[in-house]
Amino acid sequence: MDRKEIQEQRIRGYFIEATREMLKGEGLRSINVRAVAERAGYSYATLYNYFKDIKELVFICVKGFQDEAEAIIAAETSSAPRGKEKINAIMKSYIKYFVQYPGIFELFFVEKMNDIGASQPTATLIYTFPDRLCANEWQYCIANNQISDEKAAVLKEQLRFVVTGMLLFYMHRGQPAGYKDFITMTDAQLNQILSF
Amino acid sequence: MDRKEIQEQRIRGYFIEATREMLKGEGLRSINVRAVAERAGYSYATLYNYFKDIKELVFICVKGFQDEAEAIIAAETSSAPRGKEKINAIMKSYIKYFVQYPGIFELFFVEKMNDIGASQPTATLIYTFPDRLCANEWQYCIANNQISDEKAAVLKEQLRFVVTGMLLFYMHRGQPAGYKDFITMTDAQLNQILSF
DNA sequence: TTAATTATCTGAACATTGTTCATTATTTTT
DNA sequence: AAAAATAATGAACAATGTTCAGATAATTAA
Repeated sequence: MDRKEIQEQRIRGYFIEATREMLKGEGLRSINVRAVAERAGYSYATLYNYFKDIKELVFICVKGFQDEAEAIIAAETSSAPRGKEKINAIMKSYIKYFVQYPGIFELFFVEKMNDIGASQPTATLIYTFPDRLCANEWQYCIANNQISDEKAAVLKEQLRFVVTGMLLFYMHRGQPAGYKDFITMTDAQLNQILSF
Repeated sequence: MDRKEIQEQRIRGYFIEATREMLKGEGLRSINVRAVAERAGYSYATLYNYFKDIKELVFICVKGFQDEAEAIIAAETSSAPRGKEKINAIMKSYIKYFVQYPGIFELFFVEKMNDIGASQPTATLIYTFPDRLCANEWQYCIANNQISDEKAAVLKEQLRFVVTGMLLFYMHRGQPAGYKDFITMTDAQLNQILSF
């Protein structure tokens, strides 16, 4: 029946929304079956009628967060001039999003895939996220002969690794210690990579 | 009494050795109080007579692994020509070590500091590890006017971030999927960074 | 409308892991 | 050998994930 479908989706939505809020607020560590169910207004056991396990529920949020991040970044960088400058702006906005929501960063990059029940396609989705965000601008640079195809490929990867590495050290190891130092560093790194 | 000290250290050693073996073998996920104590030949409760908690025990291993990695890397790269080439060799050896022991990589870079009871000095120790390994060679390049002080500082950081980022994606997200592709990528990235 | 059927929800219960503590076993001292 | 100190241990509790039989609610059939 169709009605059944709708109602079921609705309840799944309550659990997903509860998980989203908790991930955004207190991060992955705060997630547990009882807390999520409580916030959704159900017993912990009910969760298992709608999701295979808690990992599935958590991972469903990844796609949603990615869409959200993409929208925010697009809005924030719409007026940046095309090419290098826009890549720079996009990556800064990208960094900002994850600094704002450390729980989402963990979920995307740190948490073991096994633990959140994600599959290879999802891993690829995450892996290529910065590339996709900047794809048009790299194309633009290549079309304008600012850089070769091959070099762009290497720099694209470099950007991905440097940004993820910086975020990882900042959020997990408290290095550098202050936000200002962190921003200074990201500036230096982005400029270095985009100085072709 | 002195004898007490020695005996106590000996027993601490048994627990530490058990933890080391498990970290190297099955990684952080396999570590739990009962398993470590079992392997050390004691009851789980005995562990608490020698260590504050399981985190302390795990973290004691970090310094040991760092010393071990440093020795292996030094041995493997002793014949590399000084400067860029040696930096390249050191970083490859560094990558190799962590690929061989994914549990140690996790411990160093991924696991939340809170979870392993480490303090800021330890974080810095880990953070600056690649820098320390390559310090002499960067000095060499600067002394020979191959690169400026300021640029070297940026590239040092870049190296650290790129290498950590690559390892993180490879080990946690299975990207790239094969070891050969991974090595090709590290080559391209190292060459790009060291092409000054 | 009411009884029967179906779908949904739930607490009890079990497993795993970290931790504490009173008791037991061992070693050292007298 | 007895007393005192030290070390080792299992019982027990807390937090968390998960399963399942039964309670509750909604839907359908009479």
